[in-house]
Amino acid sequence: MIKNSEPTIHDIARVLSISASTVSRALNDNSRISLKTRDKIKALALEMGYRPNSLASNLRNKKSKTIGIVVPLINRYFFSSVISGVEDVAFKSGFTVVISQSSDLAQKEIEIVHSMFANRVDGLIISIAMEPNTSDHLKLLRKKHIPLVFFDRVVPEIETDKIVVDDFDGAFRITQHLIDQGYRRIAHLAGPQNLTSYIDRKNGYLEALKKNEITFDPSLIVSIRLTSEEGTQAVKQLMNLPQPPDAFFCGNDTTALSAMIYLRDQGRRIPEDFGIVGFSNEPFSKVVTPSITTIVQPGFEIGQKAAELLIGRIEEREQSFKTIILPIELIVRESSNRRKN
Amino acid sequence: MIKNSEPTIHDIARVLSISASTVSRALNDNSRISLKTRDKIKALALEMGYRPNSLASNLRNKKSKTIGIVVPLINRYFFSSVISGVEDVAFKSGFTVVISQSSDLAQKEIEIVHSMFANRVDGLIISIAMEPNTSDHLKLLRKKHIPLVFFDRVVPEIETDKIVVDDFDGAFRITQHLIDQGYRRIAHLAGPQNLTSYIDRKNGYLEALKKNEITFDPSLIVSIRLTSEEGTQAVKQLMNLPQPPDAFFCGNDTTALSAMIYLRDQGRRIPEDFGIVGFSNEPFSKVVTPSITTIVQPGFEIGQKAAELLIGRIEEREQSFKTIILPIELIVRESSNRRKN
DNA sequence: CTGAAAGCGCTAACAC
DNA sequence: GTGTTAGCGCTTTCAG
Repeated sequence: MIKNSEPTIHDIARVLSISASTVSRALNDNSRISLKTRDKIKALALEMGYRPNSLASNLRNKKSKTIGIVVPLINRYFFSSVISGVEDVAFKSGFTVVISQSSDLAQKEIEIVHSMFANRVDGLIISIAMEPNTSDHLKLLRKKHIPLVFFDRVVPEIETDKIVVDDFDGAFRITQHLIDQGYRRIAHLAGPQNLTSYIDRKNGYLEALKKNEITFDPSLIVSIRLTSEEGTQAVKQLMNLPQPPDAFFCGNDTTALSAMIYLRDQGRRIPEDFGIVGFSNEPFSKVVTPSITTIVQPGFEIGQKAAELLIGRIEEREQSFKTIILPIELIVRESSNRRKN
Repeated sequence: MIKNSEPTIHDIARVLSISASTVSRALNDNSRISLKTRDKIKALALEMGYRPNSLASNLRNKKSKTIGIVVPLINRYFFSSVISGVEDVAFKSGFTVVISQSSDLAQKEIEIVHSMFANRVDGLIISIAMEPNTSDHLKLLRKKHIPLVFFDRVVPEIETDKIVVDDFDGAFRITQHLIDQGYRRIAHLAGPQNLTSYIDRKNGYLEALKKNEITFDPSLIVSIRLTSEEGTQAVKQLMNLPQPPDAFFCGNDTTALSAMIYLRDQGRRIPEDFGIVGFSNEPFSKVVTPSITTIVQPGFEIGQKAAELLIGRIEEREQSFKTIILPIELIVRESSNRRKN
């Protein structure tokens, strides 16, 4: 038989013929214990290879020092960057990060949130799934006073902290950029219109058209799930219009890439004949040929901010709910820069 | 004052005037409880909004139903894909995934492992940091009989489960491919030689040269950290050699991209004058121009396999340690395909 | 400055 | 089929 069991504070108390409470206090640097005994206890703890059992202490303290993060897809650059940012500040603050992905499925998201709740996360950071959904599972958290931070894809009617980028402004500026480059029939591959960020992007686009007195043609907007397949499909369809567009404002970089490849393979010249712009600044958008004009969403910083906000809330430092709107940045690249400015 | 406390099994026991153990058993579908009472209890639990406290049950059961995963960098496509695969099977098996990144730093890796241990993860999946390190922290886990699975970057001297791809074979085949395309002075941007996967890649390269009776020129191998900056630097240096190479086998896709961009900007023709190949099949390698020949490392599958193995071990189903070597796949693209076959 | 005792919420051996 | 009891390992009042 292996002596498998970990030493506990009782074991070390027994060796020193003192009480477990003294050991507990010493290990937690309670000033009521003399420095001498504190040192003695710590030395022995080290020697015995003692490791505090956080399950026990968390149970007792009714907190887990754990925060959850749920994203649609872990291996999407934007989301993995956010996770990376969350991990960065969580680790420094002594929090553990548990992670899960909804795969953009409503049902899975609900299960995840319930499971994280059962596991007593101290707070949750989430970007909601694309699939339309009630938000009862999230309202439950609010009701139980578990801090909740939305990022990127938020639920407007839930009052809590939110970190978003200025989608409207991003869309406005990138559309304005296309107009400045002389494009006039600008199509928009819009994302699902149950998500506010995609609504905002569409509205920014419309606003730019309006401001420049370009009449808006509804047939130039297609709302899709923004996968590369649907992107290609949409571009094909738009190109078959009696009056095809001369530029494409794509809801993300993935569909911008689809558009670029499709048009390039058709022998179209980019940016001379067709302008293409995306959204998010995925790593590939910089290195493809032609490189793709896009809007930067600073994932790592979003993750850091979200974690800071959440931990502040958990530790009850923060006051009222805030919505942080991070400024975006337009990066002009080859795919739309036909005036070379 | 808010009635903040969650209902417990005692609360629901009190309402029904039964004992807590009966409630516990009913909720866990213990067959010793009559179906009638089971249903009654479950109905009330639902009504009261009862959620089991897994901290308590885990403490009692001396297990956490949690597995840890530590990677060098979360927002690298390969690693986030692995994480995604781990999450996929863990969630289905009712396990929670906690995540952390070492940022390739030895010290941080040690801290992470200790912290995960303190949090009583049931098992750990890890790809070790680039920075050279003792592996005492990992040996500790083995000593405590906490299941451990290595993937990609392993510690050879620790006996445990390992999932790797066949780096040697991948390097051999991709080098052979360059030779088949008529390249003869093939340089190699090697990774840090304290990691077995990079050693294997170098050896596969050497073996291919040898088999084709190409004399090996040590000045054509540079060992770097495989960042894009160091990649550019290395290519520059190699091009300044009295006899520069005519092809580059880069240790990863990032450096292959650096090489490609550097040579392209110098007006060199790829693949006509210079062949370039990478390793890992990062998403960008397919879409850049010219697209980059590379070796597929199936991240998602690696993650799934790692989690299956780990969970099997946790549940004591598995027998002896195994090392799974996943086959790699060569994808020939434009950057090396000058004979168009 | 230290100890005794109770309890966080759940489970399981043992009794009936 | 159900209840009693003890305890997982830690923290914290209350006493001294």
